Amino acid sequence: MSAPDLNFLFIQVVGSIPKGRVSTYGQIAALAGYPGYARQVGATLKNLPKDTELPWFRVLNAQGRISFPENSKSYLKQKAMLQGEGVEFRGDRISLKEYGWRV
DNA sequence: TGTATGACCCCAA
DNA sequence: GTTGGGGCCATAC
Repeated sequence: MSAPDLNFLFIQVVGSIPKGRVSTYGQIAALAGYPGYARQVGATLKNLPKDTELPWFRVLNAQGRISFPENSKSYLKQKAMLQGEGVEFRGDRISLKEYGWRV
């Protein structure tokens, strides 16, 4: 009873990220009640259907960067989506003010 | 059963 | 600021 539960929890938390804000994998796991499960959050997002409504693009790593290689298609897509929501990039990184949100 | 891998995190040099 | 090593949990082979 772990895999479905964790996926469900992580999906809920990711879905609660407001537009124009971003969070980190570790933060997602901690908010779900499972600190240290950052990698599992990544596994959950990877398993998402391509037509999902979940704002997976609002999840970045602890360095504030997109967890994809720059030449990757997903990287450019995610960056474009975030910029479209008003998230400003400082090179490959984002502004720290975009972090976190209040529930 | 054991090893390798992954959309990760943290600390030290 | 960057780089390297260790730690972390679950899944795949």
